[in-house]
Amino acid sequence: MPVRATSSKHAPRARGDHEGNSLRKAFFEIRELIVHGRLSPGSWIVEADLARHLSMSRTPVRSALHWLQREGYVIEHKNARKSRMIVAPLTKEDAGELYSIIGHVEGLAGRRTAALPKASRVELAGRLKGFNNQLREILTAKDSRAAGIFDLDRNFHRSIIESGAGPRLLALHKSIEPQAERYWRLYASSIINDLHLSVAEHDEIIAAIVAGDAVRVERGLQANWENGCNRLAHVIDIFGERGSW
Amino acid sequence: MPVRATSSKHAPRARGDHEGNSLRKAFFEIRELIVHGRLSPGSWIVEADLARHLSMSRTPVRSALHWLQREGYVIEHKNARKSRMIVAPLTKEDAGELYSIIGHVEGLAGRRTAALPKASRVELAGRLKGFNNQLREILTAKDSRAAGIFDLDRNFHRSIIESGAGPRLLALHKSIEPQAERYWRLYASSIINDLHLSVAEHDEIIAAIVAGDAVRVERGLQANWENGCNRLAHVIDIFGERGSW
DNA sequence: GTATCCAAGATTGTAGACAATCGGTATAGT
DNA sequence: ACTATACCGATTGTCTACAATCTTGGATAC
Repeated sequence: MPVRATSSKHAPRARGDHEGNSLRKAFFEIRELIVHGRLSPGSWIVEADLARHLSMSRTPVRSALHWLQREGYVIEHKNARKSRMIVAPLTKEDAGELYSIIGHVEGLAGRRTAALPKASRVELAGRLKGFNNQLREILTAKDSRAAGIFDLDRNFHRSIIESGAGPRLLALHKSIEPQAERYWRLYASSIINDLHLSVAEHDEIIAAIVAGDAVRVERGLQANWENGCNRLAHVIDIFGERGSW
Repeated sequence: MPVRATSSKHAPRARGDHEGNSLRKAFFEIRELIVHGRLSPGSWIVEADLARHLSMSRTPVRSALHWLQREGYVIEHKNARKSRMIVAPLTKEDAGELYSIIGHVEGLAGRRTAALPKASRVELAGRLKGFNNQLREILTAKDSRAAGIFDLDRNFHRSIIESGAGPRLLALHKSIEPQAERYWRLYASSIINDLHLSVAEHDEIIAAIVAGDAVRVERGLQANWENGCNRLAHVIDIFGERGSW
């Protein structure tokens, strides 16, 4: 048996097929699956299945799962020495902590945004108003294209963070925010009904940014998340937690 | 050449040798190397070398490096499709952002600590006083057992966080705090000279905890980090940044 | 002497192989 | 029938192999 066959068993890839980074792909795709609820909370993850689904080997999938674990999307069910991974369950308590953290992270970034030169702040406020008005439209039209809501709200917040945060804070935000989104998506009803409250809170945040009032921006962002958390908690009380039993 | 020798090439391990988790070991050991400056900022990381050093294969080392990258200990020097990892450099700007983040994270946890029942707060304050008094001793004795200082300060802060933070916030703190420690260690002189300031700030924090005044605890923690950051910035101005060129 | 190209070495990214372990099921003993 | 044990499939943890790519050094041409 030839030790080294030139035409190898190692899946020779077409020339342009080398998609730089399987790991990154695995990370984002799996995260997407979790955030959108296709992998349900509490359910049980098998590396090989995911690898097949993504048509790659277990190696990058495995690394991606470790990332997801460190960021809290996936938790370790320890059994003696081996660890099994399960999709992190959705609990009221976890939501509370998560929203509190993201509120403070955004608050910190928002404070810096408020310190930007006036021109930048006004320009930013313009974009924010755009997002918020679209939300308002959906609201008044009673048109529940819920899909767009998530994107609009995310863009609203992300615009603020990107304006003010440095690379570290931005990375932190990017790693936390999708987890909040996960709660929204899976308890979507909480958003739709109380959307007008959030829209009003956004108006206040925009005003604070235009005014360049750091404390007010921070408070506004924190309040937006805190209130969102309360609204969410109410829904969780009704529909129950998912994935923890 | 036998394709499958029973006594395998796969490094048969002695019975008790199965050290649960190479990955975890790699992560913490490499982090230790970075935090303690044995891998200098800006220097260039070779997976195989580390694997040899830790006597394991590249696979767990590689995963560990990815964790470290996501947490900011290591950064990616992108070249087309391949990425080379380098130890994250120490810059004044990064320090500013880092300290600001950790100040807010601790502030958030401290706020919850202030809401604990009085008995717990008093018990905690007792422990904190213990740490702080030891710091004071080192200070008055002019005995520069610098080694102990890091541990004492870390224990001081960690005790507060562990009392108040939930699992998520705690994990976040644990991932950020060593990076602040890294700056201390590598610019150690900044700590020694201004230690008395930090000790005084700690006293204020303890008092606020005993009083159960959430806002004051938060402010005290944030101030401690912010002042520490200023002290550090001064040292960086003198000695220069490391690893960025 | 300098610039350019090519070959060899070094390094990373992914795959697949193997061993250890877990969980459950079938089987034997009482 | 009930418990204890031995096997078996499933799954994870780690290793080595190999391909793609990058870097470096030198040989060659000008």
